[in-house]
Order: sequence, then C-alpha cells, then structure tokens
Amino acid sequence: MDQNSLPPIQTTARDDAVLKALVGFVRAEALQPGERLPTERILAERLKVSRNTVREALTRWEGLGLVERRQGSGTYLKAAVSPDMLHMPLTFAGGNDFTSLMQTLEIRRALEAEAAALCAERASPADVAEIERKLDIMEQAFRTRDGMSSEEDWEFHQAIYRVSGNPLFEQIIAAMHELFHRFWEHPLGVRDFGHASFPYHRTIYECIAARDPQGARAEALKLIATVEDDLKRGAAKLKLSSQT
Amino acid sequence: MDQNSLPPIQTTARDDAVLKALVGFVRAEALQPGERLPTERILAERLKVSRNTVREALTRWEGLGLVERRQGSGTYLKAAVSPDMLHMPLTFAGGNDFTSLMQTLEIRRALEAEAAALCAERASPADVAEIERKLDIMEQAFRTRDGMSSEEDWEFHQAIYRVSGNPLFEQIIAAMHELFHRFWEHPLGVRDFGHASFPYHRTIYECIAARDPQGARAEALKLIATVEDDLKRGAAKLKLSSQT
DNA sequence: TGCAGAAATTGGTTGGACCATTGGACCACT
DNA sequence: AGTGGTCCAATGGTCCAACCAATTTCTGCA
Repeated sequence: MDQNSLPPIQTTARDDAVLKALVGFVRAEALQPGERLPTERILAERLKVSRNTVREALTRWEGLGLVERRQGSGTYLKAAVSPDMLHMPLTFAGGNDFTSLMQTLEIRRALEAEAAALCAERASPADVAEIERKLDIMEQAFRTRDGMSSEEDWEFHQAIYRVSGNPLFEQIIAAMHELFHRFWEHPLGVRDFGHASFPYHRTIYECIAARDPQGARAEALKLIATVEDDLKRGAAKLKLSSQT
Repeated sequence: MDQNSLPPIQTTARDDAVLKALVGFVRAEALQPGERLPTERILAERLKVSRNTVREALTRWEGLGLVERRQGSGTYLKAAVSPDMLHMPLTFAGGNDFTSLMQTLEIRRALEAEAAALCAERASPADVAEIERKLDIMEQAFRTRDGMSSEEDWEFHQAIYRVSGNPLFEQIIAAMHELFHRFWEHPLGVRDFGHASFPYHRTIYECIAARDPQGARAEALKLIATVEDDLKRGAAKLKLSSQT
C-alpha cells in the first residue's frame, strides 16, 4: 500500500491554517506590500479562531519580515506572499569581528562567481545592454565622487544576478551584502575601501558581453579577492591600533 | 539638521525583553542544543510576565529555528544562541516545477564546491577521520539497502560543511536541500536516483584527506552534475508520460 | 516483573478583559 | 487659514483563568 494514500490527519495546526487562509486572502484581494491587513479581531472572528491564535500566526509572519505591526494603527504587508514559499531563517552568530565578515565573503565568492558565469551564458543582447548601462552609471559615479559609488556598484551586481535567471542568487547575496555592511558602515578605517575592485567590474562585463562564462567566473573571483584583501588590511590596521 | 539626531524612542518591548532574558538564561545554564528549557508557565512566573507574552517570544524563536516545541513534552533548544545574533529570514517563492528544482541545484553547485575546497584547506586530522567515518556509514548503508542512503548521504555532506568552518554553508545548503526534497520525495519516478553520485563521495573525501582544494572542488562539481542529470532525466520522463 | 491505565506535566487554544498607542474629528484661539 | 488642545474610537500589546491535546511519569494489578 502506498504510504501516501493515508496522510496523517492534521488535528492541530491552527496557526498554520490561519497563515494559509491569510495567504489565500492576500491573493484574493491582490494586496500589495504596504497595504493593511484586516484587524486581528476581524480575522479571529472570520476564521473562527481565538485572537491569540491569530496573533501567534502573525507573530510568525512578523518574524519572517512578511508583515509589520503598528500598535494603534494596524498590520501591514511588507512583502509579497505566495502559497509555496520557502522560509530560510539564517541565524548568524558572531558579531562585528573579522571572522564573521570573512564568512559572508566566502559565501559571496562562491555565489558571485557562479552568477557571473550563468549570466555570461544566458544574457540576451538586451541584458548585456542593461548591464553596460549600470556599469557606465557606476563608473561615472566612481569618478565624480572619488570612489564613493557603493550604491551604483551594488546595482551593477544586482543586474548580473537578475540576468543569471535564478532569483535565489540575488536574495542570498543581498542577505550577505546587508550583513556585511551592517557591521561595516565605516570599513575599519580603510579610506580607499573598494577602490581595488573597481577595474574588475568592467572586465566582468566584458566577459559577459563576450559570452565567456569561465572568464566571467575568474574575474568575479578576482573582484571578491580584492575585497578580502581590503578586509584583511583593515583588520591588520585595527589590530595595530588597538595595541597602542 | 541631522535626521539621525532624533531617533524614535523605544517605549515597550516586552517580548524582546523576554528573549533577551532567555539568552541570558541559556548562557548562564550553558544549555546545549537538544536540552530542554523551562516550561512556559515557569518562565512566565519567573519573568513576571504573562504566559502569552512568553509564548509570543518563543514563537519568534521557533520561527527562526532556534527552538522546537513539543506538546506535552517541552521546549527544546535547537541551536546555539548568543547575545549578538543576527537573524536574516529569507523568503522566496519556489514552485515544485523543474525550473525551481534546477535553481536550488545551481546554488548548491556553487556552495558545495566552495565548501569542499575550504574543507580540504582547513580539515584537521580529526576532521578527516570524522568525515571518513560518515563516508563509511554511508557506503555501508548504500550497499545493504541498495542505494537508499539519503539520510547517511546528507550527514556526510553536513560533516564537510561543518569542517569548512563557515556555518553559513550548512544553513544555506540545508535550505536548498529541504526545498529540493520537499517536492521530490519520490524523485519523478527515477528509481535509481542518486546512484550516479555515489562514487564521487569517496573521491571528494580523498581530495580532502590529501589536502587538495582544487580537486575537492572539481569532484564536488561532478557530483552535483550527476544530480542535475538525474533531474533532467526525470523531467524528460515526466514530460513523455504526460503526453500519453 | 511487565504492562495497561490513571495521573501529572506541558504546549495549544479559547474567550474575555484591560492597557497603550495611534489617528482622526472636533473645537477654541490666534 | 492655521495652530494647538482635547476627546474618542480603533488597533495592537498584555494579562488572566480556564480547558484541550499530546506526552511523560507513576501506579497498581496480573
């Protein structure tokens, strides 16, 4: 007998059921991020569950960043939801130290190289043009603002992730990116942080335009290597200054 | 005026305070993953808050995978906690279609290769012995159960991620693994799914034991390639059968 | 000694109450 | 018209007391 023909019945799954119903509601009403959800009391009444149960469900969503609750105002959608969502809570033990920063870079090194290679394989002429546009904007900003181009830099990279055709790249790398910069608003006192990576943006682009996956991968690795070097230099500097 | 000079004040944060107290408790008692923490009722009494508030806090932790609640039994720690923990919940919409499955493999290809390389760089003799032990168990299971060794297979890989020294590898790949297997309990009717990947487990191990990062990377890529082949074969088969 | 059933324990749910914050309506004064 | 003040209803946050459901532990009989 097929074991799947008798799935275990769900006697308890109240809050999960609430979330499922909520997903249905959001889709039915075509709610966009920023819009307000029904109040907890209304949800409890409509779904025939206790308000506490509704709250537990919403607490879950709040923890996942899907929803924001404002006392006295309401509960607001923060991101798009869909029935088959995968939640991947990354918990990152570790603080501000060199090791943690380096770990985010190890992940980025792996994903950045793969994304660049896939991008080089799959980019359409329109995609290549879009990436070149971002590159131009970034190089322009870099020159006029003397190296302060992190925003445009990031957009260039995001364009590559998008063209790779796999949205997972953008989301995971974005998480690493945020993690990295949360600690490093002022990168350990390295004034010219990121300068060394500048030329590789163009070389990556050229490999993509030339449909050269292996080249793109290699250039992406070089780019991350320069960031790792900057990080090591900053750490060494910090170590030195703390010894005084 | 500096917009940052007037940050929003923080008046209430009951459940956050509960979590902070809980972090302190876990550290004070040196609780290890798997151990049970106090019951909700006791926590409520000790912290002088309502049980509902305790539950909201625990619901948060459960959503982050830090804790597991078993009705009638208790609440158990699932991962180490530390005061300066960063939570980064990723949510993405993934379908059960061929494309989504393939996308998880693209991420795994990148990370698996990097993790294997780092593992080969950093493994201590004890680490190598541990990995070999997992490999033996897996090969044994593979032979006695005729290829059904996915559990032991996964433990072998996890050992590699751990030795890589970067916990992010295990967390991200675990998410990909779960996404992949959620839809693929019975892999599209490919009976010998995973058989082709079998020999590469030992070749990866040999590269790690030989401290050969490039070799480990290459073998890991070959392993993922076999899984991708299996997936493509399964998809082709499915397409064929749906045309009848 | 072994084991079935009772009892205690523990998380899950309910309903109801009150508090704190929010945002809009309304008003008085300038 | 605009400014500030007051009030009030709506909404999320917290609390309480009880009961339900799953699990574990204990107990007493065979």
